[in-house]
Amino acid sequence: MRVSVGEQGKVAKKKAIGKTRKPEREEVPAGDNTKHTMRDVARLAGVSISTVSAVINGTPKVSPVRTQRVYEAMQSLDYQPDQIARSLKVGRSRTIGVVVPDITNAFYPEVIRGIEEAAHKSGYGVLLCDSNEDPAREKEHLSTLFSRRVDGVILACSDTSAAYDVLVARRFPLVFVDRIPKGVRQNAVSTNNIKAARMATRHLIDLGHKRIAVLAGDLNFSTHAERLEGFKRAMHQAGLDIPEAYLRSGNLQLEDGYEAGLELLKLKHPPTAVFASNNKLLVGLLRAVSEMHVPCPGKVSVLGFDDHVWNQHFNPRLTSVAQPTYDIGRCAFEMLLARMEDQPLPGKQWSSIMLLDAQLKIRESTAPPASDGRKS
Amino acid sequence: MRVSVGEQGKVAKKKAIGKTRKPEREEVPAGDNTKHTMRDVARLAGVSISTVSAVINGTPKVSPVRTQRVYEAMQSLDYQPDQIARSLKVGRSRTIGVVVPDITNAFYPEVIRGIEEAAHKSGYGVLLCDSNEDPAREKEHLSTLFSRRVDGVILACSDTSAAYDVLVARRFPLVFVDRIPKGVRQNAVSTNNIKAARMATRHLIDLGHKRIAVLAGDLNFSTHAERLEGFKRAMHQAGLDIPEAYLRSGNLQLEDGYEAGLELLKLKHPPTAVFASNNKLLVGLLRAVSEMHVPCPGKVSVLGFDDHVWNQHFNPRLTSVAQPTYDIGRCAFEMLLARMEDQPLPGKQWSSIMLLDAQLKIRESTAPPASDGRKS
DNA sequence: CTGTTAGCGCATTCAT
DNA sequence: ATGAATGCGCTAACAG
Repeated sequence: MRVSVGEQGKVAKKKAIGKTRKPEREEVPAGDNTKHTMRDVARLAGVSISTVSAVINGTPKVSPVRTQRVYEAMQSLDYQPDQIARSLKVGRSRTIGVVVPDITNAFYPEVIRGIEEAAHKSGYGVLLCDSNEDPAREKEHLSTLFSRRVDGVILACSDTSAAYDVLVARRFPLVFVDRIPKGVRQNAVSTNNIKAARMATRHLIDLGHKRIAVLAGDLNFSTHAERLEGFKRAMHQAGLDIPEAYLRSGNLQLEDGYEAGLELLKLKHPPTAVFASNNKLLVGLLRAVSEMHVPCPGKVSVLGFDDHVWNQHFNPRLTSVAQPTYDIGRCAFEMLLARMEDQPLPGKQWSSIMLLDAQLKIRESTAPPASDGRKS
Repeated sequence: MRVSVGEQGKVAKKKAIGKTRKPEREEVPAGDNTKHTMRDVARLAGVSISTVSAVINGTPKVSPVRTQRVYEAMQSLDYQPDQIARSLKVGRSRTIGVVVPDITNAFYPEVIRGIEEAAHKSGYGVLLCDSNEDPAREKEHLSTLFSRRVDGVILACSDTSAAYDVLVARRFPLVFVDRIPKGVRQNAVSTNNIKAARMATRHLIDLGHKRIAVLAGDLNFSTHAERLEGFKRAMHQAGLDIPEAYLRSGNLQLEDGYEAGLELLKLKHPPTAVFASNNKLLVGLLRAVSEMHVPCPGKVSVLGFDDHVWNQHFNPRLTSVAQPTYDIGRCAFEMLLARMEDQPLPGKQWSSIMLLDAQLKIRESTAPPASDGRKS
């Protein structure tokens, strides 16, 4: 179809030279499974190639007649503009990269969902990368993303050591989600972890608890450090102190939560409530509680961070802090979009870290402490 | 900086067009925040542009000296090849599209993980799309993926009506995962649902159960239809029959599982075991069981499809069918890769549907029926 | 081996 | 309002 130049006469001048097509072309059936270009459309519509471009982009005004003809041609050829070529030309790919440490952690799919929906609404594609909690892999991903010429990146980093902005911030717009590297003071969106943890802890305190332990996670991550900070503030404000044995930090895997839980429960003065700083820790803790047959919330109240479907169907139903995961994703994309399109930043907030409020879902795993915990 | 070519005002000769290069650009300023092209590298290395291309692609042999020089130049300029340009030239983007119905459903992140890892290992990027269980959205995604010139697509469809292959199979290589549309007999990978369901059901039967109910889900989806089929076969083989009231199908949301569970448990002859065909149904069922204070597994055994972290920490720990999610993703990519690169198919298997075996994780939610359920 | 050159498909001045 | 021409950055013949 496309090789039959010369028919229309007008275009068949020197143009034939540019088209050094060899007649090796096997016969093509009806132009069905063929990929068509703007030229094909132009020819069929009897207009120039730039007119086609014009109607596609709506740029200059094109007469209704020709517009119509072009549309019909596109239709009949089932023409789809080649975004690759377009990207090369305009220098923007309308694609963003999203790199997360572990898509298997239920927290991330939800923020990805927020990103994805907002992105597609704005015509952006999402290139997904999983760093598997491995800084080296993350770096590699960042590099290939750059090579693929993404317009921007949303990153939930897997590395606690900084140097992020030095590394890539100037290569393309970058916004951090969830975990925010030290030193970063803008282009980031996360949960207001301090506030959330404080609220959660206060809930425990209001219930009458005085001996509250915390499974704090890895304090090298901003998220966990902040949650502990919020916890401490609430405790301090209530005049309660935190025995060293009640403060467990370090790693953040399920097993860590399990072991820490076991040790906590075996203390001569066990806590009457435990706050777990993320979902994995929480599950581990729950397992310890269940294994030691400690009634919950009867003997120990349990409160966790991250709220998933399971939490409300667990037995007992779990009180937990629900992060605004979807909104984190959405906001992150919007922040990135503003940078990518150089929009005037609508307010100071955009040039600083954006903190979203979490919600405390009070269910059955938290209750007033047993009598021995209530005295004083 | 690189646009300072306009010395000649007008292009003198057509012949000179290709030679618009001017050696005016000698000093390489801190080549830091600038994007460099192969030309910059070539100039710095003192070689031709195609030599640079050659060392990058390793295509023809380049003398070690020049190779070295090129590498140094690339290094010092921090040069990253522009994949967009490359894609346009070679006609392949080294990108695949992945569209899932709901990334929030824990099943998909795991298969995505399998896809992602295999893809990156082969140098492919993954464009993620979430159709939100909406056929229209899915279609739209397929269309933009085509426009973005992905080399292939892995699709977990959200539409039960067929016409998939007619629609897109010839536009680009396509592999189905999980849900397989009716009529598709190749380019698909999924769990061997019939076998898995049969095995699970047999486990219940072996335990001594005779009154087994099933929450079958939406039978328009191949996955659910097959699971029911497997269930039926096992029952039939054991000479057990399935009262109509024990077979619940239709929708597959959590609430459906909850309501069905309630009704089942309220029957004059309630089942002694229930098989839930997916994770949401299972959670709903569990909730009903817990709410009615029916001891599990004491009074009713529960077995589910899909195995997530939570399952093994639930109380009681859940017996469930673990699908080979990661492998499904990995295999799907490999199947797609074979098609994209036109590799000779290693065996008939590739040209048919690939079914992976699931694993039955026996835990605590299944046990022999109570005495009143054991008689005949 | 190495350099020159012609486009890939599209957006965009700049002439009409 | 419309069309011819130019090049985005790169690869692949084809020359030398």
